[in-house]
Amino acid sequence: MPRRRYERIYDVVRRIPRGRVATYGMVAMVAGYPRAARFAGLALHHCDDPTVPCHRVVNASGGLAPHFVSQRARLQHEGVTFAGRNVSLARQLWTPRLPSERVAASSRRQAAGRG
DNA sequence: CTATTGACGGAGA
DNA sequence: TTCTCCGCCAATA
Repeated sequence: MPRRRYERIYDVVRRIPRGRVATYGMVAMVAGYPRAARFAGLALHHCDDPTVPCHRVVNASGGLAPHFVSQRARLQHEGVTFAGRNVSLARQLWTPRLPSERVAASSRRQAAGRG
């Protein structure tokens, strides 16, 4: 039975779709810990829950985790492309849908309607 | 209880 | 451009 310690982090990581990646800082921020990228790293380091796609989390430069041997293979298996050692972040960085974005989209719709 | 340790990231020198 | 400093917070000694 996996531990339930870094649940807020793991919840966010579980939302990253196949073929996309997210950064530690991003995951931490969405999980409610802005500026705590290290915390996300710590959580994934301690992650023993197979339902958490921890291979989809990379650092801000697209670099992979130092001891996570199968990470690259798993990402490539999902269609993630690389630029040298790093993930091509600009291409496949996950863009989470935040509650505020839904509001903004709704507003834009109304604005468009009003012309 | 305190100090230290990280799969990090941005700002300043 | 490369390097250093500090914030963040759970786990561990």
